[in-house]
Amino acid sequence: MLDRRIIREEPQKVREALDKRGCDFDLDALIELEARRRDLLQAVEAQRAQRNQISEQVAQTVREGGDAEPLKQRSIEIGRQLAANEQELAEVEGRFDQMMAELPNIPLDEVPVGESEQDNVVMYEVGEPPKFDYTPRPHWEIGEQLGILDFDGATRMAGARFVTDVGAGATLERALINFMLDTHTRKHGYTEVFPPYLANERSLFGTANLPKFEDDLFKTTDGYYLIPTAEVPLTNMHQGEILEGDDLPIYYTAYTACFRREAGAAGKDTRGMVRVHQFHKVELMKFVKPGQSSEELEKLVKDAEVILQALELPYRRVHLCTGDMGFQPRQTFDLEVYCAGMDRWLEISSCSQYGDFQARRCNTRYRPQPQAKPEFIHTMNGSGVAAGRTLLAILENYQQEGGTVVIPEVLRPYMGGLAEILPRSLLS
RNA sequence: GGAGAGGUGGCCGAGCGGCUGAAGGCGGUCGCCUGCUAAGCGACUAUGGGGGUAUAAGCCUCCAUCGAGGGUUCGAAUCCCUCCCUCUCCGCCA
Repeated sequence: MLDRRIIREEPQKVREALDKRGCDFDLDALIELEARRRDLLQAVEAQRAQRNQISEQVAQTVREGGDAEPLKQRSIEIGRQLAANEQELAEVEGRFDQMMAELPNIPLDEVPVGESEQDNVVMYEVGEPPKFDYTPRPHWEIGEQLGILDFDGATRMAGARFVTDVGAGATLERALINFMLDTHTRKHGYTEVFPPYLANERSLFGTANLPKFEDDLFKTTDGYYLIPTAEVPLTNMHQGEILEGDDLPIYYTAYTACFRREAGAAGKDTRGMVRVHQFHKVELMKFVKPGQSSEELEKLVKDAEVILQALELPYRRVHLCTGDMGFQPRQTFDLEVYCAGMDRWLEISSCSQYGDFQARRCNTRYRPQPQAKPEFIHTMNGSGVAAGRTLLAILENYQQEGGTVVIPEVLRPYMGGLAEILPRSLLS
């Protein structure tokens, strides 16, 4: 959510941002609503002031034993007009708030301007795609043959777009999660959090998943939402709080399952575990002072990169353009891992800074100095990284011609020393 | 699921129809006192929004806010209704 003042004071800034995003939004209607809101507010406040004054006179008259009846009648009359104005104000305000809630963030100046994915800027590549003497196979073939990914079983248990890790596959994903959490907590200074997987409406509003993206979410019959990412609980950790400047920056990391309906993705990535309704991810999240945002985001991206480097997975870093960026961020960097079997770059981490866009919605503030006025903090987050897609990338890049998969060195201690996943047939 | 208690400023806590945006305390800021520290004394110390004034800091003024929403009333922190949350006890349970 942007500061509503910007609508009145710098509408051209908003218009420019919307243009850059290629976003269809009726800014003029919003500006008009804002003006109407202010007019009504002034009228309502003047009438309230008048009524308050009369009420005081009533009290005084009654105390002195006089007849307050005429005053009361006037007050009732004012109240009638007031009620009409108040009703219209509430309507206007409601529509205004709704539009504000659906107004996207303003991209930073350094974000490349573009229309689509095609215009994203690849900043650099790290590592070499592995070479094979044969045509490398996709992860679903490898996983099923090794008996470590069970798509059919998951379909029976739940439905389409689910996957189940079995045996060494389950251990591998658990190892990845532990390795990532250990790295971020012990080496990068993050505090580990194990949050609820359900969140209330308010929290999803805070991260701006609601009201605009309700279709992407699973909702329970009790009105809870399944979290689409740990960003939701983590960003709301300090909802409504005023933090002390000395406590910032705060770094959190969390492993959670993530649930997404993938409503708009029919027919896309239907093979394998690229796009599933439940996946597992280690998230990085920071609360920082306004001036620290870009610098801290840079460190956060590097913290995520460390994981891919340690696993020796080839990846590249992409600066998302204005047209491909999400609704909430003002800047996003994606990390894409190369997957030999599918021969494609796959998003494995998305790191975004939001400025005060989310903090405003969550009402999370801090005091720059002990007695100073509270200001909105800045938030940012990124995957550090998605465990399911990392597993997939390991299967595709570490596959051997005989159908086995070598375990990256750093994971072996987490897998009881296992160095290679063999087919079940070879185990027995 | 059943029964009860409660949600008031940065924190604790009073208030239970008008003089209460809110006593008192803690914490904090400034000043006085003081060889230093402590103690003592005094002043100030909620948030959001509108309007005016000012180059700005600020100042003046109005409105709203005592968990949220609605109602009663000339007037609500205070009375009524609905909802949310917290706590205690009982039941159930990984």
